[in-house]
Amino acid sequence: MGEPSVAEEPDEIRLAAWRALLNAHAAAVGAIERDLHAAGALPLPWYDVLVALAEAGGRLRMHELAERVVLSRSGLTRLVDRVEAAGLVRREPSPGDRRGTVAVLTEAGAAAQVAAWPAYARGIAVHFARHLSAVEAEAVAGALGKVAAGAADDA
Amino acid sequence: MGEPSVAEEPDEIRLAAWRALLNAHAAAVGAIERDLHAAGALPLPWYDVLVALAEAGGRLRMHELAERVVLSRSGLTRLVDRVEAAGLVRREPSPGDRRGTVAVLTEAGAAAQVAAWPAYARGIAVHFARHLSAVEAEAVAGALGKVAAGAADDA
DNA sequence: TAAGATTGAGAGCTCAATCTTG
DNA sequence: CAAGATTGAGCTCTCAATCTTA
Repeated sequence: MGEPSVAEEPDEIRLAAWRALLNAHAAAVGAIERDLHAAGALPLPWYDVLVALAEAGGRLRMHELAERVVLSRSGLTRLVDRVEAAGLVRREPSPGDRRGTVAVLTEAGAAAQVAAWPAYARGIAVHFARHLSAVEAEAVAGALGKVAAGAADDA
Repeated sequence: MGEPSVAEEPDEIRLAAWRALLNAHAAAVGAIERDLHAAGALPLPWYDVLVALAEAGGRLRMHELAERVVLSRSGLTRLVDRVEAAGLVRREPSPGDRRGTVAVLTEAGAAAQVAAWPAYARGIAVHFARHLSAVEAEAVAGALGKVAAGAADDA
């Protein structure tokens, strides 16, 4: 016996949930990205950066942005490079800690975020939300929220 | 009015479900891939190919494999290139349709798939299944199953 | 010695074009 | 002309190493 261990192998229903997660994510994200690309809209990762900054009041240190955007630290550096080159974000030295950098949303960036939302919202509605009842949506949000929170722990 | 149209904008609870899906997927898949990489195991996409073939009885045409593996058609060509170079899969001309190619699981491939499962199962258990009750797992499987099926339709 | 961020190198993915066969 | 599969080019991601400051 020993530790409060985890079952080595997931049971059938949890395995079905795992497979459904992989399939639904691939199908929905893929379809939305194709739609956005075809419409010449901002790529999803760019939008993700802009929203995270907007929700944080317009400025965030790089490593905090990395957490919210769900990308690796090094991946974020380059993603912000591109978004910055497009003028939607600006980098500033972090006051008080000379190691740090803060990403700041520019006016153009805030405008781009607002302008991009409708197309993105439509994609979510068509490729995801449409298939869920309110009860199902609530169940998914609750259950997967715990998964995300749990994974953040062991990090 | 007109078409049986879809709401332009998802409501709050469905939007929360969407965000939870993105976060849970990124967290769980990322953690599992890091574990597998650290253990020197097969990458997830390779495993995905081997399982799909095993479940189909060992052989599948390229475009059928592409559907199950949840990767783009062109992405699959190269993925199979790599797995084939490792000797886990072999390509054969498709009998009856000279345009086609079938991917065939080799003995080494079948063995690799069996050997890889425990590590992968443990990752699913630790980073995903552990956080879900049986009821929650069933709800997630049902709801996201519909999303995946729906997206497959409009494709 | 650790934390914040960037960089270099290599691998993988996506789109669009191409080639072959139906 | 459509379907099956591959290829070429460009872009993005990841890991590991590096540099600077705490």
